[in-house]
Amino acid sequence: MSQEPIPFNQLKSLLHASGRRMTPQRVLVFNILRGSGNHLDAKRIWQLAREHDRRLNLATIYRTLAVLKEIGLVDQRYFARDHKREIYELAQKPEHYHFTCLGCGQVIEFETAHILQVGRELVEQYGLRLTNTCVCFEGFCVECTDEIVMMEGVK
Amino acid sequence: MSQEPIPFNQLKSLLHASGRRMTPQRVLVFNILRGSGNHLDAKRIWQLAREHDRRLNLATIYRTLAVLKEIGLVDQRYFARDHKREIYELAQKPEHYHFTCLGCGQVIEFETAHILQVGRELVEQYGLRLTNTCVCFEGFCVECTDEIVMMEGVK
DNA sequence: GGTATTATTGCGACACATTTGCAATAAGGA
DNA sequence: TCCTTATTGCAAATGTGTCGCAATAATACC
Ligand SMILES: [Mn+2]
Ligand SMILES: [Mn+2]
Ligand SMILES: [Zn+2]
Ligand SMILES: [Zn+2]
Repeated sequence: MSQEPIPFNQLKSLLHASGRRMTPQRVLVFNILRGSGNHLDAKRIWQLAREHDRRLNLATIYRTLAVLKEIGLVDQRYFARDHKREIYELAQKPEHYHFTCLGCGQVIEFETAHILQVGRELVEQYGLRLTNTCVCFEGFCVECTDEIVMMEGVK
Repeated sequence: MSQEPIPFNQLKSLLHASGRRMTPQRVLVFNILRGSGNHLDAKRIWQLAREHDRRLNLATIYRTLAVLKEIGLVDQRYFARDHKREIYELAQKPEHYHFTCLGCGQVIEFETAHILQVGRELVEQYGLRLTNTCVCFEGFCVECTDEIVMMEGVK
């Protein structure tokens, strides 16, 4: 009778199906990703998680994220700003890409068919098998561009 | 009488034009990038450079690469394999993108107009100003795919 | 060419995200 | 409930890139 799949059970079955165990830590991290909407790094997830479990260790966050990624519930990405930090988000949305504003830090998500098209061409022309694609843009959003223009004018 | 521009003088003038000095270290790093063809990380450049100057420090490599990037002679990229390592290459080729094989490690360069098209759409639709784009693909090349298929067959 | 100015270097220490070894803990199947 | 072993917490380790600073050396100027 339930209209939508219950992600909690989905988590459980995916874990068990891969010989893993369902732990409070994993449920917690998964729920944080589900609730918080968007784009968190490991440390931020850790901060949020510690509000529920003071004891939870950052290493566990990393290991949990790796598991959630492996069973396909979570996507790990790199954003433009600094490519040295891993960003995580729930793997539920349709294929999309990201732009990061260097001024205000906001991330804009967008869809486009062009990237998939590039992949298709790679497969055709080189016979490659793609397993992962990283695409990200950075620059300045409208507001931040305006702000910069204004400050230039003041000078 | 010389048919092609001499990059050495180009380096010198670009450095001086930006109030910088031409040092043996900078020439060395630039020449390594020119000679070695392709896609080196800082440590690799350092190893190659130390064959000419035992004393050269890794920090100098990083600082030099930052300078060469700033004056537009070198591009810094991130490749798929591990996205935390900065990769450098001469900024002479036409706009191109990269695929990394997870099997043999080879990097395949390719051109496509689709990425620029995505940028154009972003500018139009959101009024964004782009300053940087990171695009990279990973997967398996034909040879490595075949090899994997064979090993599967053996099992 | 000699000299003064100051950009650049070498070096060690630092920063920071992520990983790893290991003993203690706790899922979950029997 | 008990047993096996996956998982955790903790501390230490990695790995890449950065920084401060005193010593060095490239350049502008004479
Ligand atoms: Mn997203
Ligand atoms: Mn290239
Ligand atoms: Zn902005
Ligand atoms: Zn290959």
